[in-house]
Amino acid sequence: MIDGTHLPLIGEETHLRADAVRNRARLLEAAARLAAERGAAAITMETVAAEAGVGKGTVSRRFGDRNGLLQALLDHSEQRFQEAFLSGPPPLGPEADPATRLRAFGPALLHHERANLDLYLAAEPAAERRFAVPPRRLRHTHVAMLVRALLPDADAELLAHALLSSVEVVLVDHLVRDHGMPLARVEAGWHDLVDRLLG
Amino acid sequence: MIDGTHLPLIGEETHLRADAVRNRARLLEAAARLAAERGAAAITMETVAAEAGVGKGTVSRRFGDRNGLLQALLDHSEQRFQEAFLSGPPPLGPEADPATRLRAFGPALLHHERANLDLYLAAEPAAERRFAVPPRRLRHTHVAMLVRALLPDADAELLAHALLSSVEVVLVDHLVRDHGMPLARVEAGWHDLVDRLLG
DNA sequence: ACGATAAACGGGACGCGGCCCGCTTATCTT
DNA sequence: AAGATAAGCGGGCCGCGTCCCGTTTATCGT
Repeated sequence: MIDGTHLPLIGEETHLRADAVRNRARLLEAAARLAAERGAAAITMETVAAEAGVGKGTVSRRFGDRNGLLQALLDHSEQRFQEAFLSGPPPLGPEADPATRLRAFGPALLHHERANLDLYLAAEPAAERRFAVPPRRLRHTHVAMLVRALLPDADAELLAHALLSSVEVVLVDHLVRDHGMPLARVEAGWHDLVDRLLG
Repeated sequence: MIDGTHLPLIGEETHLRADAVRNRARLLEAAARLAAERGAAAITMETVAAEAGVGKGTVSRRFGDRNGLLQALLDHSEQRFQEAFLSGPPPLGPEADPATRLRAFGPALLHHERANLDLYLAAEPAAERRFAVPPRRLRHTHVAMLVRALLPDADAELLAHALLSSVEVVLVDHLVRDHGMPLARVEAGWHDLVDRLLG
């Protein structure tokens, strides 16, 4: 539970050989150095391997792919955040009432994300444009217009983003494919969400 | 407004030369054929170019990158969906009241997305794992637990996804970076969303 | 009609990510 | 201690996306 093994990541096998753990540490150190000096975008399989003095194959085997490496890098910060909301002090931790914890969780997550922003963004290349694309903008404008008409005192822009995010393609596909959730339940979820917001 | 020019996509210049428009059409046709026969994943710059009988450079210049090509492919279906909620019949179109339109919008978007699922997924490689990663699962479990305690009759799983999606890294970064939105407003948006849901 | 000009074309070059296989080396057993 | 065994290692290989530049060709003014 001390070093990055609190939850099994992909490719995190147990019983690593001594040279393997040594190389793993070297790779993480090299990647962190690269991220600090030249930004997380500078983290490439080849560069990290060279910086750590090992072969590319070693990176691939240990972390699976570039994403696995980035997630391993995020692990320390992630773990602290997890402890904060799982067993930390109020308002995040279990001593506060659920409503307080839920209210506090969002900002806490936001700050955690911004503290590791470049790493998160490096893990999702080409995600920058996801929202800038015309169809997306149009949908958002439309939903925001409806929200504005229905809830004049709400932050329609944000609420529209929240609504649209809840039926995001990748999310819904994950629910349907990986969890066997019927599409009808997702539709019902949308109706439920809208109805609760409209009071 | 007739063919793919209803909204300016990246690289959609006006006054294309005759051979350029011809090659553009050939490329889209080739890409559609490839997607139909071998799945959207088979759409590679090289293959599409070869199938259309042009050079790779032509694809790159016309559509910018692979994503641009995929979005151009989505354009037809996208346009029909847009017309449906902008000027179509109720409950989506402007003749219905806002609440009805908003309720209907989600399922409509869901069906549009599923009709073009492979294209959407091809545009976001490695997005499959976004939700399968341990930290994500843990956050979701936590939020769902809180939601379940606060709203026993709600679909806590879905509501938790909706809440988490509203503070997604990429979304927030887009708001902050591209729209200059202060982080404090995003935090206030979370509180507002939670409060509205809790009634 | 024809020449000037800019737009478009082709495909090679480059860098990166992921994979694989022949060699090396830590570990375990007796 | 030494050999057997499997885990680990290295770096070459391939496919893909993107960029670039020398060449071709449509377009437009005269």
